[in-house]
Amino acid sequence: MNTSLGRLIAILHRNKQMYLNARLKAYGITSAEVGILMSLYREEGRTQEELSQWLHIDKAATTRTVHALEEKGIIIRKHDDRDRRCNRIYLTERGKALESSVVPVVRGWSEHISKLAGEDTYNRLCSDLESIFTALKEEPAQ
Amino acid sequence: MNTSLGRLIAILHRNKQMYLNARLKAYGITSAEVGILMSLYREEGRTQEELSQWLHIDKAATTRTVHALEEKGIIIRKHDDRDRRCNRIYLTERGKALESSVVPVVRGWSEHISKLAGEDTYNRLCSDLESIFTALKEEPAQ
DNA sequence: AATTAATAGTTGACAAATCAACTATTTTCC
DNA sequence: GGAAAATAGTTGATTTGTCAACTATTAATT
Repeated sequence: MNTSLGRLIAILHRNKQMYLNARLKAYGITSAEVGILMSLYREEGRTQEELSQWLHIDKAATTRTVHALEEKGIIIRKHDDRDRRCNRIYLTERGKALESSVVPVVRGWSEHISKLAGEDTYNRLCSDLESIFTALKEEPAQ
Repeated sequence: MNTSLGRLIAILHRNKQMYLNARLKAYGITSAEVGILMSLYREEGRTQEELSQWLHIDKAATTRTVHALEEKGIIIRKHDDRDRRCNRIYLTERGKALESSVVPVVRGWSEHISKLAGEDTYNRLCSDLESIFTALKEEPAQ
Protein backbone atom coordinates (compact mmCIF):
# COMPACT_ATOMS: atom_id res chain seq x y z
CA MET A 1 0.00 0.00 0.00
CA ASN A 2 1.32 3.37 -0.97
CA THR A 3 -0.02 5.50 1.78
CA SER A 4 -1.33 5.29 5.26
CA LEU A 5 -4.76 5.71 6.76
CA GLY A 6 -3.40 8.19 9.28
CA ARG A 7 -2.05 10.50 6.65
CA LEU A 8 -5.27 10.49 4.64
CA ILE A 9 -7.42 11.11 7.69
CA ALA A 10 -5.24 14.04 8.72
CA ILE A 11 -5.32 15.56 5.25
CA LEU A 12 -9.08 15.26 5.02
CA HIS A 13 -9.46 16.75 8.47
CA ARG A 14 -7.39 19.79 7.58
CA ASN A 15 -9.17 20.15 4.28
CA LYS A 16 -12.44 20.35 6.16
CA GLN A 17 -11.16 22.92 8.61
CA MET A 18 -9.84 25.17 5.87
CA TYR A 19 -13.06 24.83 3.91
CA LEU A 20 -15.17 25.77 6.91
CA ASN A 21 -12.95 28.57 8.16
CA ALA A 22 -12.83 30.22 4.75
CA ARG A 23 -16.60 30.19 4.36
CA LEU A 24 -17.57 31.00 7.94
CA LYS A 25 -15.19 33.88 8.38
CA ALA A 26 -17.89 36.21 7.08
CA TYR A 27 -20.11 35.16 9.99
CA GLY A 28 -17.35 35.47 12.57
CA ILE A 29 -17.45 31.75 13.33
CA THR A 30 -14.62 29.26 13.37
CA SER A 31 -14.48 25.58 12.54
CA ALA A 32 -14.24 24.54 16.17
CA GLU A 33 -17.32 26.55 17.05
CA VAL A 34 -19.27 24.83 14.31
CA GLY A 35 -19.03 21.53 16.13
CA ILE A 36 -20.70 22.98 19.20
CA LEU A 37 -23.30 24.83 17.16
CA MET A 38 -24.27 21.81 15.08
CA SER A 39 -24.72 19.84 18.26
CA LEU A 40 -26.94 22.56 19.74
CA TYR A 41 -29.00 22.76 16.57
CA ARG A 42 -29.85 19.12 17.18
CA GLU A 43 -30.67 19.70 20.81
CA GLU A 44 -30.29 22.73 23.02
CA GLY A 45 -29.56 22.67 26.72
CA ARG A 46 -26.71 20.21 26.59
CA THR A 47 -24.06 20.39 29.27
CA GLN A 48 -20.44 21.03 28.40
CA GLU A 49 -19.69 17.47 29.39
CA GLU A 50 -22.25 16.21 26.89
CA LEU A 51 -20.81 18.41 24.18
CA SER A 52 -17.32 17.15 24.94
CA GLN A 53 -18.49 13.58 24.65
CA TRP A 54 -20.42 14.19 21.47
CA LEU A 55 -17.43 15.79 19.77
CA HIS A 56 -14.85 13.65 21.53
CA ILE A 57 -12.86 16.68 22.52
CA ASP A 58 -11.25 17.50 25.83
CA LYS A 59 -13.49 19.30 28.28
CA ALA A 60 -10.93 22.11 28.38
CA ALA A 61 -11.42 22.67 24.67
CA THR A 62 -15.16 22.76 25.20
CA THR A 63 -14.77 25.35 27.94
CA ARG A 64 -12.82 27.63 25.65
CA THR A 65 -14.97 27.23 22.58
CA VAL A 66 -18.15 27.75 24.59
CA HIS A 67 -16.67 30.88 26.14
CA ALA A 68 -15.80 32.22 22.71
CA LEU A 69 -19.36 31.61 21.51
CA GLU A 70 -20.71 33.31 24.59
CA GLU A 71 -18.48 36.34 24.04
CA LYS A 72 -19.90 36.61 20.55
CA GLY A 73 -23.44 36.49 21.89
CA ILE A 74 -24.26 33.28 20.07
CA ILE A 75 -24.98 31.09 23.08
CA ILE A 76 -25.59 31.52 26.79
CA ARG A 77 -24.58 29.32 29.69
CA LYS A 78 -26.96 28.59 32.52
CA HIS A 79 -26.23 26.69 35.70
CA ASP A 80 -28.37 23.61 36.04
CA ASP A 81 -30.41 24.08 39.23
CA ARG A 82 -30.57 20.38 39.95
CA ASP A 83 -26.82 19.95 39.63
CA ARG A 84 -25.00 23.19 39.98
CA ARG A 85 -21.77 21.70 38.66
CA CYS A 86 -23.24 21.62 35.17
CA ASN A 87 -23.50 24.42 32.65
CA ARG A 88 -26.33 23.96 30.23
CA ILE A 89 -25.83 25.69 26.91
CA TYR A 90 -28.59 27.49 25.01
CA LEU A 91 -28.67 29.37 21.74
CA THR A 92 -29.42 33.07 21.74
CA GLU A 93 -31.65 34.56 19.07
CA ARG A 94 -28.54 35.42 17.18
CA GLY A 95 -27.33 31.83 17.52
CA LYS A 96 -30.61 30.51 16.19
CA ALA A 97 -30.53 32.93 13.31
CA LEU A 98 -27.11 31.64 12.29
CA GLU A 99 -28.40 28.15 11.68
CA SER A 100 -29.55 28.91 8.17
CA SER A 101 -26.11 30.22 7.30
CA VAL A 102 -23.96 27.68 9.09
CA VAL A 103 -25.72 24.45 8.25
CA PRO A 104 -25.44 24.85 4.47
CA VAL A 105 -21.72 25.50 4.75
CA VAL A 106 -21.19 22.38 6.82
CA ARG A 107 -23.33 20.41 4.43
CA GLY A 108 -21.38 21.99 1.60
CA TRP A 109 -18.19 20.28 2.58
CA SER A 110 -19.84 16.88 2.78
CA GLU A 111 -21.38 17.43 -0.62
CA HIS A 112 -18.07 18.56 -1.96
CA ILE A 113 -16.48 15.30 -0.81
CA SER A 114 -19.46 13.33 -2.00
CA LYS A 115 -19.01 14.75 -5.47
CA LEU A 116 -15.31 13.96 -5.49
CA ALA A 117 -15.81 10.43 -4.28
CA GLY A 118 -19.05 9.60 -5.99
CA GLU A 119 -22.17 9.08 -4.00
CA ASP A 120 -21.79 5.34 -3.50
CA THR A 121 -18.24 5.60 -2.29
CA TYR A 122 -19.19 8.46 -0.05
CA ASN A 123 -22.01 6.55 1.59
CA ARG A 124 -19.84 3.50 2.05
CA LEU A 125 -17.13 5.65 3.58
CA CYS A 126 -19.56 7.14 6.07
CA SER A 127 -20.93 3.81 7.15
CA ASP A 128 -17.46 2.29 7.47
CA LEU A 129 -16.34 5.19 9.61
CA GLU A 130 -19.50 4.90 11.62
CA SER A 131 -18.78 1.28 12.43
CA ILE A 132 -15.23 2.07 13.45
CA PHE A 133 -16.55 4.83 15.61
CA THR A 134 -19.01 2.51 17.30
CA ALA A 135 -16.26 0.01 18.00
CA LEU A 136 -14.04 2.79 19.32
CA LYS A 137 -16.65 3.86 21.83
CA GLU A 138 -17.15 0.35 23.14
CA GLU A 139 -13.48 -0.24 23.49
CA PRO A 140 -12.03 -0.68 26.98
CA ALA A 141 -9.72 2.10 28.16
CA GLN A 142 -6.57 2.29 26.11
CA MET B 1 -28.12 9.94 8.58
CA ASN B 2 -27.27 10.24 12.23
CA THR B 3 -23.87 11.74 12.08
CA SER B 4 -21.62 13.62 9.78
CA LEU B 5 -18.49 12.67 7.92
CA GLY B 6 -16.72 15.72 9.28
CA ARG B 7 -17.30 14.77 12.87
CA LEU B 8 -16.12 11.20 12.37
CA ILE B 9 -13.00 12.28 10.52
CA ALA B 10 -12.14 14.74 13.27
CA ILE B 11 -12.65 12.15 15.99
CA LEU B 12 -10.51 9.60 14.22
CA HIS B 13 -7.83 12.18 13.63
CA ARG B 14 -7.67 13.11 17.30
CA ASN B 15 -7.73 9.48 18.32
CA LYS B 16 -4.67 8.91 16.18
CA GLN B 17 -2.83 11.88 17.61
CA MET B 18 -3.48 10.82 21.19
CA TYR B 19 -2.46 7.26 20.42
CA LEU B 20 0.81 8.36 18.87
CA ASN B 21 1.63 11.01 21.44
CA ALA B 22 1.09 8.63 24.33
CA ARG B 23 3.36 5.98 22.85
CA LEU B 24 6.04 8.23 21.42
CA LYS B 25 6.48 10.38 24.50
CA ALA B 26 9.12 7.95 25.73
CA TYR B 27 11.18 8.71 22.62
CA GLY B 28 10.66 12.46 22.88
CA ILE B 29 8.77 12.58 19.61
CA THR B 30 5.38 14.11 18.87
CA SER B 31 2.67 13.14 16.45
CA ALA B 32 3.45 16.00 14.09
CA GLU B 33 7.08 14.99 13.93
CA VAL B 34 6.11 11.45 13.00
CA GLY B 35 4.70 12.66 9.70
CA ILE B 36 8.03 14.16 8.72
CA LEU B 37 9.98 11.16 9.95
CA MET B 38 7.83 8.62 8.12
CA SER B 39 8.31 10.59 4.95
CA LEU B 40 12.08 10.64 5.44
CA TYR B 41 12.15 6.91 6.13
CA ARG B 42 10.74 6.48 2.66
CA GLU B 43 13.22 8.84 1.11
CA GLU B 44 15.81 11.13 2.62
CA GLY B 45 16.91 14.44 1.23
CA ARG B 46 13.48 15.85 0.58
CA THR B 47 13.03 19.59 0.67
CA GLN B 48 10.67 21.25 3.13
CA GLU B 49 8.42 22.08 0.24
CA GLU B 50 8.21 18.43 -0.73
CA LEU B 51 7.46 17.46 2.84
CA SER B 52 4.73 20.10 3.02
CA GLN B 53 3.16 18.75 -0.13
CA TRP B 54 3.40 15.14 0.95
CA LEU B 55 1.69 15.86 4.26
CA HIS B 56 -0.54 18.62 2.91
CA ILE B 57 0.47 20.96 5.68
CA ASP B 58 1.38 24.60 5.53
CA LYS B 59 5.03 25.30 4.86
CA ALA B 60 5.15 27.28 8.11
CA ALA B 61 4.18 24.15 10.01
CA THR B 62 6.91 22.24 8.23
CA THR B 63 9.47 24.87 9.18
CA ARG B 64 8.59 24.55 12.83
CA THR B 65 8.41 20.79 12.97
CA VAL B 66 11.68 20.43 11.08
CA HIS B 67 13.32 22.89 13.45
CA ALA B 68 12.09 20.91 16.44
CA LEU B 69 13.50 17.70 14.97
CA GLU B 70 16.80 19.41 14.30
CA GLU B 71 16.97 20.71 17.87
CA LYS B 72 16.55 17.15 19.06
CA GLY B 73 19.37 15.97 16.83
CA ILE B 74 17.10 13.71 14.80
CA ILE B 75 17.54 15.36 11.41
CA ILE B 76 19.83 17.89 9.79
CA ARG B 77 19.07 20.55 7.19
CA LYS B 78 21.43 21.20 4.32
CA HIS B 79 21.16 23.91 1.73
CA ASP B 80 20.81 22.51 -1.73
CA ASP B 81 23.83 23.76 -3.68
CA ARG B 82 21.97 23.85 -6.95
CA ASP B 83 19.12 25.90 -5.52
CA ARG B 84 20.07 27.63 -2.37
CA ARG B 85 16.47 28.47 -1.55
CA CYS B 86 15.83 24.83 -0.66
CA ASN B 87 16.65 23.00 2.53
CA ARG B 88 17.15 19.31 2.04
CA ILE B 89 16.44 17.23 5.10
CA TYR B 90 18.51 14.21 6.16
CA LEU B 91 18.29 11.84 9.09
CA THR B 92 21.09 11.76 11.63
CA GLU B 93 22.29 8.46 13.02
CA ARG B 94 19.96 9.02 15.90
CA GLY B 95 17.11 9.65 13.49
CA LYS B 96 17.84 6.46 11.63
CA ALA B 97 18.04 4.52 14.87
CA LEU B 98 14.57 5.72 15.81
CA GLU B 99 12.97 4.07 12.80
CA SER B 100 12.66 0.71 14.50
CA SER B 101 10.84 2.33 17.41
CA VAL B 102 8.66 4.78 15.54
CA VAL B 103 7.43 2.69 12.65
CA PRO B 104 5.84 -0.03 14.79
CA VAL B 105 3.95 2.58 16.78
CA VAL B 106 2.57 4.18 13.65
CA ARG B 107 1.69 0.79 12.26
CA GLY B 108 0.16 -0.04 15.63
CA TRP B 109 -2.56 2.54 15.24
CA SER B 110 -3.49 1.31 11.78
CA GLU B 111 -3.65 -2.22 13.09
CA HIS B 112 -5.69 -1.08 16.02
CA ILE B 113 -8.23 0.45 13.67
CA SER B 114 -8.04 -2.53 11.37
CA LYS B 115 -8.98 -4.80 14.26
CA LEU B 116 -11.85 -2.58 15.28
CA ALA B 117 -13.21 -2.32 11.76
CA GLY B 118 -12.38 -5.76 10.49
CA GLU B 119 -9.82 -6.20 7.78
CA ASP B 120 -12.18 -5.96 4.83
CA THR B 121 -13.78 -2.79 6.06
CA TYR B 122 -10.40 -1.34 6.84
CA ASN B 123 -9.04 -2.04 3.37
CA ARG B 124 -12.15 -0.63 1.76
CA LEU B 125 -11.90 2.48 3.90
CA CYS B 126 -8.30 3.03 2.86
CA SER B 127 -9.02 2.66 -0.81
CA ASP B 128 -12.08 4.92 -0.62
CA LEU B 129 -10.05 7.58 1.15
CA GLU B 130 -7.31 7.14 -1.37
CA SER B 131 -9.69 7.83 -4.25
CA ILE B 132 -11.04 10.94 -2.53
CA PHE B 133 -7.51 12.06 -1.96
CA THR B 134 -6.63 11.60 -5.61
CA ALA B 135 -9.65 13.61 -6.65
CA LEU B 136 -8.77 16.30 -4.13
CA LYS B 137 -5.32 16.73 -5.59
CA GLU B 138 -6.61 17.06 -9.12
CA GLU B 139 -9.20 19.59 -8.11
CA PRO B 140 -8.87 23.17 -9.37
CA ALA B 141 -8.17 25.81 -6.73
CA GLN B 142 -11.01 26.19 -4.29
C1' DA C 1 -23.38 13.11 59.64
C1' DA C 2 -18.65 13.24 58.01
C1' DT C 3 -15.22 11.65 55.07
C1' DT C 4 -14.17 10.15 50.72
C1' DA C 5 -15.17 9.48 45.60
C1' DA C 6 -16.59 11.03 41.58
C1' DT C 7 -18.10 14.51 38.35
C1' DA C 8 -18.25 19.25 35.89
C1' DG C 9 -15.84 22.92 34.78
C1' DT C 10 -11.67 26.13 34.71
C1' DT C 11 -6.90 27.49 34.06
C1' DG C 12 -1.97 27.37 32.52
C1' DA C 13 1.45 25.35 29.72
C1' DC C 14 2.29 23.41 25.54
C1' DA C 15 1.60 21.24 20.60
C1' DA C 16 -0.11 21.50 15.87
C1' DA C 17 -1.65 24.06 12.26
C1' DT C 18 -3.34 28.24 9.53
C1' DC C 19 -2.76 32.81 7.42
C1' DA C 20 -0.37 36.83 6.12
C1' DA C 21 3.60 39.37 5.61
C1' DC C 22 8.29 39.09 5.17
C1' DT C 23 13.43 37.71 3.19
C1' DA C 24 16.25 35.41 0.03
C1' DT C 25 16.99 33.17 -3.96
C1' DT C 26 16.02 31.73 -8.81
C1' DT C 27 13.43 32.17 -13.26
C1' DT C 28 11.24 34.60 -16.81
C1' DC C 29 11.05 37.69 -20.23
C1' DC C 30 11.58 42.26 -22.34
C1' DG D 1 21.51 42.35 -18.43
C1' DG D 2 17.90 43.98 -15.37
C1' DA D 3 13.04 44.34 -13.72
C1' DA D 4 9.33 41.51 -12.48
C1' DA D 5 7.45 37.20 -11.09
C1' DA D 6 7.78 32.89 -8.99
C1' DT D 7 9.52 29.77 -5.43
C1' DA D 8 11.45 28.25 -0.69
C1' DG D 9 11.65 29.24 3.73
C1' DT D 10 10.90 32.14 8.10
C1' DT D 11 8.38 34.72 11.60
C1' DG D 12 4.38 36.57 14.31
C1' DA D 13 -0.35 36.30 15.43
C1' DT D 14 -4.14 33.31 16.06
C1' DT D 15 -6.94 28.86 16.42
C1' DT D 16 -7.64 24.16 18.02
C1' DG D 17 -6.64 20.86 20.89
C1' DT D 18 -4.16 17.92 24.83
C1' DC D 19 -2.68 17.16 29.58
C1' DA D 20 -2.32 18.05 34.37
C1' DA D 21 -3.54 20.40 38.31
C1' DC D 22 -6.94 22.96 40.34
C1' DT D 23 -11.99 24.46 42.44
C1' DA D 24 -16.83 23.40 43.23
C1' DT D 25 -20.39 20.56 43.76
C1' DT D 26 -22.68 16.10 44.25
C1' DA D 27 -22.83 11.11 45.36
C1' DA D 28 -21.27 7.10 47.94
C1' DT D 29 -19.57 4.74 52.06
C1' DT D 30 -18.95 3.88 56.57
